[in-house]
Amino acid sequence: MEPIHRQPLALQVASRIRDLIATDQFPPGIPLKEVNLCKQLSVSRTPLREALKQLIAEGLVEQIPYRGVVVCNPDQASIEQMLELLGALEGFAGEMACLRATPEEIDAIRVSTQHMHETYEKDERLSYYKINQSIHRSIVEFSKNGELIRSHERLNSRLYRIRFLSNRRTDRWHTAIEEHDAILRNLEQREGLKLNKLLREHLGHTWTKVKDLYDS
Amino acid sequence: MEPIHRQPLALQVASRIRDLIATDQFPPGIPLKEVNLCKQLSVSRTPLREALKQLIAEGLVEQIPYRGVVVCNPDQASIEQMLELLGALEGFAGEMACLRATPEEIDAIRVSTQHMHETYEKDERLSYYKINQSIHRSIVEFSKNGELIRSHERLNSRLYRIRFLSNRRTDRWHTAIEEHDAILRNLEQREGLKLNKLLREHLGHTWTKVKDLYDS
DNA sequence: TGACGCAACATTGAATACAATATACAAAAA
DNA sequence: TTTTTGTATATTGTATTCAATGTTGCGTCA
Repeated sequence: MEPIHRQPLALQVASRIRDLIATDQFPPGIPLKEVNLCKQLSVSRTPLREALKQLIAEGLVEQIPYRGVVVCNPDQASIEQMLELLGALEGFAGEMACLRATPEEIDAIRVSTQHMHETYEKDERLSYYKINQSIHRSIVEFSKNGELIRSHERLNSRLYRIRFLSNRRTDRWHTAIEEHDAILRNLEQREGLKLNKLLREHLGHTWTKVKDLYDS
Repeated sequence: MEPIHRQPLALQVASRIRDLIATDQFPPGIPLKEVNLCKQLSVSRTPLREALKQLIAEGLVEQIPYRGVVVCNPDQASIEQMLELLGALEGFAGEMACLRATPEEIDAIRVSTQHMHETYEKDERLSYYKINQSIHRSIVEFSKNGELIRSHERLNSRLYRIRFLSNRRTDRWHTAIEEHDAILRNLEQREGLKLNKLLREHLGHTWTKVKDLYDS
């Protein structure tokens, strides 16, 4: 029988703060004062501090001794590096997915890609964004490598906010749409190396979009 | 000017426990009881628990609510996945290193490789192991991607113990030595794609060595 | 007027106390 | 004898308290 999964307070607090950062309710740069957060979340300092320790380890916030933790404000160089790494991870995952994905799993990507086309035509940016994310996540999962999946998940969550903001403002989706068609094709034909290259380039384009956002 | 880096107690505790796990003084499976560790390390429970939270995030230990944390005992499948990911990271790092490493940095690798040959001939396994590790770490650093460097560092530290054990028992180094020569050559000639492939294979061989250890 | 020093306050770091939960063992009932 | 259940004990989860450190602002002195 399925065991009950308990969530210690610290874990719950951590994921709550993660969400708050991802949705820009805790924007970069602002300090996370312990006592304030305690009151807002109705927990005591101990579990809160343990949650913050986790977020520090994840790289979402940084800590200066005796001066508290602040939400990280990655500069352009850091974001470029993160996207470069994300591209490497997704590219490799794609390569492995070509070896290990089942036909059913590839079918699911086909369906999602079709949905993405529809949201594109209806100009539904939020849906588009979510489907896009889910496709990428699925491809990584098809690599069947749990470590890879977790690493990707962590890094991706750190980029969630910035990618969301850039997606909202950029006005050229069509390249991304075309790339997704190519991604699907190469996955279907199990062209691992090509898919690897394609995904890395895809993330490279994300970087140019983010850069636009910063420069404007 | 270089700021002073302070070390909160929790960080010191974390790195101490990391070492204890890496050197097999805390072997996999044993539970880390909080009060015991407190006495042994002469700290109170709060910083210790914060340290443990970090190690949990790193994947070195795992926690079961109300039942404490135990040192992770990764099974063969997990180790294979970790090594596969490590290969992907190092391979990609090598590819980037071909683009970004300075001639001086490549010279350093050349010198280290030479040293490695010497330790091989003298049959100094510990030195060999350390030089080997430092070469891999250097290549990753030459990618000049901080995120990549940190990810690699974390994953590598989780594999430290198992690789160390397998290195001590395996009796065929020569393939590794030859591979390192090839790695050096391709780095010198900036053959990014070939170096990528080579490093991935190199880590694949590490897996076979580890597997030998498990099977025996 | 400006710089230095001191003191009060704010905030984090660490330790301890208390509560919740799990485990082990013994006693009782079937 | 076996199973169940209650209780004692150990261990973790959470809250609170105390200590250490950093910051701010005011007052004094050059």
